[in-house]
Amino acid sequence: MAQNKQDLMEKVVSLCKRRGFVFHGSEIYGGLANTWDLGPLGVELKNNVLRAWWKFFVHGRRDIVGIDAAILMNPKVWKASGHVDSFNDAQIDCKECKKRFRADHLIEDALKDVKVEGLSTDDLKKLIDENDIKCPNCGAQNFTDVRTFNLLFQTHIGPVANDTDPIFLRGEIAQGMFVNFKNVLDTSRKKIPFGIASAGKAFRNEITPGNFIFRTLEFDLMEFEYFIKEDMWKEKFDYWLEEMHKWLEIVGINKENTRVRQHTDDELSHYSKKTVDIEYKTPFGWKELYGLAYRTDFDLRNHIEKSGADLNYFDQTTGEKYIPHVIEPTFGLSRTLLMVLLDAYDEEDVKDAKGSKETRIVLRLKPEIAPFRAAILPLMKKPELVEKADEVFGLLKDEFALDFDITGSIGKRYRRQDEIGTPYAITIDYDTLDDNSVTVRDRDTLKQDRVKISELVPILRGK
RNA sequence: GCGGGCAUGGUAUAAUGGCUAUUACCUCAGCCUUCCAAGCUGAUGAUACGGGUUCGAUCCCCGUUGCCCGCUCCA
Repeated sequence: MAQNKQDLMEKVVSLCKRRGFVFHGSEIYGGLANTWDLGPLGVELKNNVLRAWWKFFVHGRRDIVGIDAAILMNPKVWKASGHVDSFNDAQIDCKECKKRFRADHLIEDALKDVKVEGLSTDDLKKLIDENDIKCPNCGAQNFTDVRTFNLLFQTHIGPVANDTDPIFLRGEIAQGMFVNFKNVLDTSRKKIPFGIASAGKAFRNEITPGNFIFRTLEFDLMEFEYFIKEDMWKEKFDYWLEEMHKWLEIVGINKENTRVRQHTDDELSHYSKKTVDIEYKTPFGWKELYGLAYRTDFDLRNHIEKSGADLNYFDQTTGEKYIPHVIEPTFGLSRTLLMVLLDAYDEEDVKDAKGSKETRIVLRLKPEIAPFRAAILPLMKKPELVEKADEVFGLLKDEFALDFDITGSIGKRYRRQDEIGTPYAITIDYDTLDDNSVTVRDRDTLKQDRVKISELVPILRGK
């Protein structure tokens, strides 16, 4: 328990690399900034979190269905959604004090009634120069040119990057759900209120990524769009905030390390009328983990306008026809992995064989989330025990992800499993050969129970 | 992207303008061992990358890349 918050991050990062949760991307070529690869344990953790999320928000409900939309979309989608414009910040640096500003903010702060919307970078620079706007930080008037930074990654269809229109890697997965609204409505027989869920990669050309896998250029999101009638929005907003907190419990994030923070008007996204973040107390400060946004009918309305498609909803019972409004809970999946690991990391003082104190590292992951549900351990590396262990592996493998470890002393192998969060260890010894009983060792209580092989499945399934 | 700091096996560390670059842990193999990081023997594995100065560079210089801290942005 005793752990210094400052090293917690270091310890978790180190553990991730050491045990195969996360590797640095393209490592043998010197890496590529802010890309990370999930290792054998990381991918299990991620898949488990995703599965639990899907189970809770999709399978566990009658009003939400899932889709999996393409990452590449018609560029018109991103124009309609506002991302091409709003994800495009004009930036300027003070050459003297090296401070960076958003050019539009700089101008608006200095010149109260000047409208900067829609101006080109050259126009912005001209405005700053002509009005002799000074650096708010150091007072100098010595700026770089205005440069824009579009958060959307661009690529081209076809092998040659020529003058064809660029297409974008999706900056959020929401648009796939909006453009399929009608398809889903027509095929799933859902009635408002209902939701469409999706999970997958999104891409943002962030200026400053960092803090390990916390902020990266490509990242996994899980989110859903919940379609409602406008007058339901307050009630549904509160409802989903509550459900999001239930999810925290399911995935194993301690609520005491989280808080809810409402966005101020300034920081609201271009599409949102109200947004709250669920923030997590990381070693590097309170950081946004999940978001809940009331997107109004912004997206559907724009898609109706720009595409010409009829995305209205017709209520048969009342005869009303309207554009649905949307509540959108967003869950950073990559972030969740980090928070789950930070929350699960624990160190325990134990006495070793010689009686001296040492530290046991334990990841207290929930069994549903842990990379392995159990480890199969022959007590010693003897052919007859390994063979028997293999038999046990065969009996359990269809239902559970299992580790199989025959290297080192039994104590050492227990510790290895502790470190990667495996909730149960199943030890095969010579008695197993006679009576088919094994030792089941619990990660948290350290209790050892003697049980029959045939009783293992319900035990591993948990309470 | 800008400013500052840093870069030695998987992790943590030591040293040096010049023989085969320390040490510990980890990992692996063999022996031993029937339940919480035991022991013995052995093995793999590093000066981020590129260029320069030099007879000779891991060490000095330049560039690149990466990491950390701040700015801006965001799930």
